[in-house]
Amino acid sequence: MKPTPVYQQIADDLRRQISDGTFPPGSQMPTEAELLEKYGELHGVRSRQTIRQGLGVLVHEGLIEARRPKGYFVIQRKRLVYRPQAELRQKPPEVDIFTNLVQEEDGRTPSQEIEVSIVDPTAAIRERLGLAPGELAAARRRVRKLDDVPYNLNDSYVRLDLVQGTDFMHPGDVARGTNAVLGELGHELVYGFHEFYLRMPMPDEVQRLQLGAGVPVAEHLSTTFDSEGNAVQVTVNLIPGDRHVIVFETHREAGTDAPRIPWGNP
Amino acid sequence: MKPTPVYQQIADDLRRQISDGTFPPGSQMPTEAELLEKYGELHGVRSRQTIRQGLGVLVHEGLIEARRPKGYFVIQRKRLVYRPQAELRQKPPEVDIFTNLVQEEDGRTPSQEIEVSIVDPTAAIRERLGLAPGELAAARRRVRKLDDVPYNLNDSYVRLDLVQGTDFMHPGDVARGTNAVLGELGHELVYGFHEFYLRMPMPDEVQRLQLGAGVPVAEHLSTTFDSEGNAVQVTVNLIPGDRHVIVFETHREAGTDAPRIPWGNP
DNA sequence: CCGATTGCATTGACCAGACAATGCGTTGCG
DNA sequence: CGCAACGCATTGTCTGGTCAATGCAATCGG
Repeated sequence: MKPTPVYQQIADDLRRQISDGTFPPGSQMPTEAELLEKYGELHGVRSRQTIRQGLGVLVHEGLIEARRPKGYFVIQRKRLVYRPQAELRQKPPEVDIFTNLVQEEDGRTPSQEIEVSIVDPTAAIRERLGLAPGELAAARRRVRKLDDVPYNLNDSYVRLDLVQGTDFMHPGDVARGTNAVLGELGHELVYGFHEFYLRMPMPDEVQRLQLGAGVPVAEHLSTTFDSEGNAVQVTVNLIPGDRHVIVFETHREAGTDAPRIPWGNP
Repeated sequence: MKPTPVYQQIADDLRRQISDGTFPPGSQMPTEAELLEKYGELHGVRSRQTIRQGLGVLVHEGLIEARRPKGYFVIQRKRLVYRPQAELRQKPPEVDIFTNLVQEEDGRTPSQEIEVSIVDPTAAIRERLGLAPGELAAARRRVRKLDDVPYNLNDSYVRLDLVQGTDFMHPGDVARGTNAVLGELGHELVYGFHEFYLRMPMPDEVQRLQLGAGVPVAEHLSTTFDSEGNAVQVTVNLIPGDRHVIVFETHREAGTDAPRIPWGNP
């Protein structure tokens, strides 16, 4: 039987105290010096590095954060509802997947920055759009924010010749929605295929989304098809795990209305 | 402008070399000693701890792992398809959400360990099942494995008096499926509500699922309702992010058949 | 030949410091 | 008063070690 390292014991001890309410969300943890004194008596710890290693475990688990020079604090953040099924619903056009979820929050002002460009798509995009190597795509990149903190990234790709010169390329809000624009072009979106890949963020994503340590992301690839079965649009959403709960519903028969969540988080 | 710490520069440098193919998936990284020599010349690093700190960043990102005493290796693991929509499909009963996804893999043998018990459910379960505090539930806990490595956890909860004495409580495979059992009891499942919470795993989950460092999990809460709108069953799935891609589809009209994925990972 | 032992390279854990960076509160000056 | 300068508690980075644990390979004994 191998003994668990001291720094793990410290992490486990502190984690337990967080989950049992000794350190409620938002409260301050003891400082490194205080912990050194405490665990020095309990486990004979003598180096601050060992305490830091233990705290580091919890930081990487996304449970606490260091606010220099105040100390360590227990994290809690409210999650917004991310509802991928809203995209294909025949609802008022202004209710897109983002404004839809923001509606459920009061007192917070949503905003988005839109940037349109022509790109040589990555292999993943190309595969899903059925493009040949070298064929170009129109990219519509959005950063969606709430009270100026970024909530997710949303990059849509469409075959270039399909939308060249249309409102899709307009760098700003399109009142009737870009999906309506695609509909006017004869490509009404009727089927969506969704993939979620879970992973830790890359450093540039950490910066763009202002992510804390230990926050995983979901890369949501949404491929939408027209009635003839052609892949029309691929959307890459990057969803910070600590700010969202992903929700959808399944029916045995045809669907009816959008559900609400009457429950809190687990 | 603040200078980036040396250990971050090392992590960034190694990360770039991983993503540009200098260190392909599965290959071995230079050892700590080699890196110390290299970055000693480049950045004047003199302590092994600093090298370890840099490597630690990549370990926590789930990009590399340490295999003592061989060295550090670049990670890649194949992802299975996790298809929450399969649960309510009227298909051959043996095709449940897990055997369904395993079908798509050849040469791997699935197995599951089932354990049935009577529990006082947590607040989250209670809320979703609409139980009063103190009311008990039947729990059917499964660990699903592939070639003896755990692939996910699956715990189903049903109000106890609903299934007391039925096949639901049978600790082993139920050939026709437990959902069929619930159907025979007059509670055919017609509507499912799905929530996904992304986070880093707790240490006990790390052990049960044999997770490496830097692997996030999705907690998938599936609440299923009968035709009268009663919540019948809550299932808590714990899905390791590195072993799955979560997939589902949306239709503008009523659905038809299950889709396949012709694409690789991004 | 074969199995047990030993050696060795590598990572894991920990120590005992040093100095830098940060942001908040206080102090003191005009 | 208003504001700049300073002090101070706290975390961040890095040094330069020591000893332990691990698993593989080479060696040795029968």
